[in-house]
Amino acid sequence: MAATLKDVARLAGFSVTTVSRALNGHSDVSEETRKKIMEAAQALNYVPNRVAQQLVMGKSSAIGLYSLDRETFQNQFITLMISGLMDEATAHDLNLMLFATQRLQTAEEVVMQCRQRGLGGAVISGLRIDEDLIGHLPQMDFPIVLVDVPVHGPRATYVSVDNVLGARKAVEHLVSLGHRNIGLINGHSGAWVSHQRRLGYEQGMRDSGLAIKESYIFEGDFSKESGRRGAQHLLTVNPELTALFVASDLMAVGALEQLQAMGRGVPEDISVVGFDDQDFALHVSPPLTTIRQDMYVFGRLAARELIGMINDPGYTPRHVDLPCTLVQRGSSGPVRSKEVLR
Amino acid sequence: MAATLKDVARLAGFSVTTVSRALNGHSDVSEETRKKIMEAAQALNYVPNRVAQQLVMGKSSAIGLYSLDRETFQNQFITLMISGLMDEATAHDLNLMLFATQRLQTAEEVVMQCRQRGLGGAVISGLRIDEDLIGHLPQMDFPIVLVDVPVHGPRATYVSVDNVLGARKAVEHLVSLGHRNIGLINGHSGAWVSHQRRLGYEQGMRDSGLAIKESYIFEGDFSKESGRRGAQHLLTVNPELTALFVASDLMAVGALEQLQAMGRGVPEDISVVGFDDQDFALHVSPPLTTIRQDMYVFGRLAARELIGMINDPGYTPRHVDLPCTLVQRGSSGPVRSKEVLR
DNA sequence: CCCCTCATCCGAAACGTTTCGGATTCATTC
DNA sequence: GAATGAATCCGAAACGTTTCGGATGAGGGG
Repeated sequence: MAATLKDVARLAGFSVTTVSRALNGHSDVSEETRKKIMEAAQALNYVPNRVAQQLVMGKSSAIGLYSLDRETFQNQFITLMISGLMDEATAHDLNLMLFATQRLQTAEEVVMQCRQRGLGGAVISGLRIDEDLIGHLPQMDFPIVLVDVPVHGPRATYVSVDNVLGARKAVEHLVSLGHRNIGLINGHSGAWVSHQRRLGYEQGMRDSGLAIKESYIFEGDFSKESGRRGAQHLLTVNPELTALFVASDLMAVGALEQLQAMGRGVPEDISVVGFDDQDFALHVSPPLTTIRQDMYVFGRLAARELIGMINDPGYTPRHVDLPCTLVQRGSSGPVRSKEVLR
Repeated sequence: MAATLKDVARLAGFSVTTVSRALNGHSDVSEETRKKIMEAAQALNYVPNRVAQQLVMGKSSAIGLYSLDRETFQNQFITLMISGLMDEATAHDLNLMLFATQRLQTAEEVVMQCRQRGLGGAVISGLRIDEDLIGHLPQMDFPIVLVDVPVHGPRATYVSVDNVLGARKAVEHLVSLGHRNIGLINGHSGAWVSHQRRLGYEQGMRDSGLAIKESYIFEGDFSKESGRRGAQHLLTVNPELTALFVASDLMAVGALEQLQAMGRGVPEDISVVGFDDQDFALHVSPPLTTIRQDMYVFGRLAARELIGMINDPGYTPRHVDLPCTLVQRGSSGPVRSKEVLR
């Protein structure tokens, strides 16, 4: 069906070799024949078969993304990241191939699956820090970029926002509004970001001269329901709380609903700050003050590091913590005056 | 790096041909040598190179998905569909390759891009009905499945939910709650689903013996802001309205906010029904009554039809309208008694 | 007139598979 | 004992590219 190099060669009256060299811009072909060959290729609607190219050149023509079956609540997270990955990959003439992180495979299996398909490298998202796959990845000599899980190696790196800074910003924001008694609803400990966000919370509290009480901290699991439980628990045990930093928007929405069900007004009685800036953060009432991470540039950066490793065997991948910003909306406000005066 | 057939052949002491046939389960190889060959393959950690396989067999090893840059508000829509596509593709030993529907290309370009990469077919989502690409697609002799745009051909079909039915269900639900004056905030006319949903709205009204007034219908563009404008406009012009059917959840949230800003209680003063059941529908207040489409099975069905065409040249693709269901939540309620009595 | 250089072209091998057609062996059948 | 047939195996071609190493011919310098 599709025209091949041989067809172009026949039509143009040259050898396959010359046609290939002409089309690839090599120097040892005269301008005149190059023109003829170009025309023939045009006429036949020729496009090189990437499969054949890949086989002979050994150069990969795509990168892989492992994602999309756990943490399904992070829909928007993934979508935007994919957009970033795709834009960056396309700019380097690479395609994007998707895989489900189903039952977690071993590092060897992942790498083999990629190699088999001619992929140059892969981005892996949605891993828990306790999966032993992670330890084996760096020494696989295959370009890998992890999402939100720290890893270091000559052919491996990771991308993440500066979660510590983000959490600190959240606390500082609340402190600047006069809050002193600030609780934390965290994600589960299987996620690396949970540790970071807790660290940031603690730093923020300490830097503001506030004590860190263990009873102010609740460990949820990123689900809306756990946010609800967290709010219920924290406010029952510590009625003096006037603000909550919640380590994900979804949990924050749960907390919001629970607080309102408990008759606590947000933000009059209690302020809430989330994390992520998922789209629904804007749609709940009150709209959620949150720490925004730009998943699009996140994706682009992941792809950039990956492609760096693929194209240059000597490339040493860097890790940069992406900035994240506070988006102030309706769920946070000044502490009630009586509280301040007290 | 990776072991090849030749390596296995050398280790096992047989020819490349025999090794290939042994590994592929052909009959003309004795059980004894098959076992030896298996062992050798195991020892070398051999996996067939799919690129080479693809080149020689001409069989595709992946399908394409065009999506993801327009209508970015449909995040969850796409994520779930991708999950469905991927599960179905994986079950048929196919991979999924992603493409951005950037500047809209011609049908020829799309097909060439796929052929060049050895894809067996493609799913295309996010097209407007007025793109002329659509008319050319059916005669391309390349398996294509469109999303939410009707198309028919020996190698082309489309998937969609039964939007007419969905809209009718929404109206019937509102009627069953006693509503008589029901407005419609529709999506833009570039989307096929908008026409269908309007059709369903009209059917539902007529079947309930209600008149269809042009002034009850507002054409938005699926954005939250347009939902807001729609609510503002419709209620200013028609103060007697007690219910709105809104053709997307995002617009419905806009409408919700606008209604509340106008001092109209939802659902006490006015009921709202959305469409899609995106995740945030559950998080807004009141939680949105909406028409749910199951995007996961949507994706699976799309893949199934596509793969049917790919694997069997004689396969005639079918179109089935997927069912959609009403999910009743807090944004719809019985019409106020004074209204009923009046 | 010969040798060298340069510009232009091409044959053939290679990438890692699958498969067609044939070759070999050995038992079976007439 | 030769022909038939089944059971095993293998060589070589093919898929569509790229590229190495050479081939050809023209022009220039000695």
